[in-house]
Amino acid sequence: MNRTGSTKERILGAAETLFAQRGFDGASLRQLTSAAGVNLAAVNYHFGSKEKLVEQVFRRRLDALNAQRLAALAKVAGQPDTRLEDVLDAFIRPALELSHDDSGSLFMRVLARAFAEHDDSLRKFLSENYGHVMRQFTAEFARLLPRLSKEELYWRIDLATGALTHAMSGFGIIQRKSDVSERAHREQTVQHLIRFAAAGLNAT
Amino acid sequence: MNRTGSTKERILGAAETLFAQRGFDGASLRQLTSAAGVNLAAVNYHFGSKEKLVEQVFRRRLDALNAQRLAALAKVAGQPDTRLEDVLDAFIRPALELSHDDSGSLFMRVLARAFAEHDDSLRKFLSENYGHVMRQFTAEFARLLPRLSKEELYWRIDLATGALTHAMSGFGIIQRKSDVSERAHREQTVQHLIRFAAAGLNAT
DNA sequence: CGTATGCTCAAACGATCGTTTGAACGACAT
DNA sequence: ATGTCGTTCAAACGATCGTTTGAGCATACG
Repeated sequence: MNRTGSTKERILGAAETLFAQRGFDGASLRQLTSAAGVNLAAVNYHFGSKEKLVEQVFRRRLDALNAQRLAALAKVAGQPDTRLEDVLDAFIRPALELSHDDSGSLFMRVLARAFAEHDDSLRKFLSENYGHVMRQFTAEFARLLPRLSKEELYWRIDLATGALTHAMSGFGIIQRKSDVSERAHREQTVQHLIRFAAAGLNAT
Repeated sequence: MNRTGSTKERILGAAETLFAQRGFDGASLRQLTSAAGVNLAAVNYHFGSKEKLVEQVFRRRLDALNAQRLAALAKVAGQPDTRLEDVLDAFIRPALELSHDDSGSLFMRVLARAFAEHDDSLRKFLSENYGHVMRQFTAEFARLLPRLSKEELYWRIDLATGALTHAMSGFGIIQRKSDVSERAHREQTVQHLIRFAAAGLNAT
């Protein structure tokens, strides 16, 4: 039972953990408020409904994540000497760094769940609020891969996204070995992802 | 309301559709039995519980899918002139062909959901019953990619699996154009997947 | 004919869900 | 002191969930 921070923050923290562990439907407000150490009614008082709480859980992390992604992209976009790997780095690294602290790592699983759940209202929310990020990255990929048709490019970005989502959400079987530091392992993960995705995007 | 086939078959068919659309928890037995045109109690009578129904939904499709995968793999495994693309074809094509009819296509989404839900009992069931398939494919990949370390190989297979799962479950944005036949579109999809995954696995 | 057997049915069970209610509380301004 | 405002609280609401029950029905076998 967490007792630090405001009621809203405690709810958001507990929600992130429980949504990652049991899904949006699977985590009940009673489990959630109990873990946060707040009253059951606090969720509806502060957020209006469970669905709006879900949105806030996303917004809190995605605002930061996508701001970092766009900042990293801005440093390389349009530059004459930019490599494909640089753009992928701008896309991947912020997500991996978000996964650094424990709750951030859980959030990537929440995100993957959101994709899997196929919930239309949630997908609409994501598309409306963060679709422009994907569009900017797509434009830069198009610049660096001019020989690919539009359709071919969309296909490959889609497949690369699938690989990255899969890996970042911790579905993968790869675990950090005890003799590798957390920081070093994250760097290895980034390098594996970039190498794989760059090769796939670049395929003949 | 489906009225063809036995009660068990109607339940399995409706379950596959509804599980794909709303998830395992999201689809209630009342929706399910109503769609199947059977009585509510029929699920517990024929399957014992909702959880065992879920297992049967998986078993019905995965037995056929993995048999086809292993048969296709057997034709190329160990052969001196086998290419990486041939092994990927053996893995991908049966899944895509399963997706041909509508209910099969839905099943791939059920499968992706199962991964996302992180349900331990379900993952254990999948691992116990079908883990040997993945092991055989991994062994053949190892033969064709001898320069990769074990760790590197696992990483890349994991990433390739993520891309394939993502694409096959219909998360992708790519839709068949009206001027392309269903069969031709499936063949294009196979080719895109193979080219992308082969390049990723082969990355320097 | 009688009686098992396999199956279907409407109805109910207890549990849990998201949400709402109205009282109580503390801080602070009037 | 009195009133207001934001917040927390226990309790209850109606809905829906998976599961169980026991009667009813058909077919097959003695």
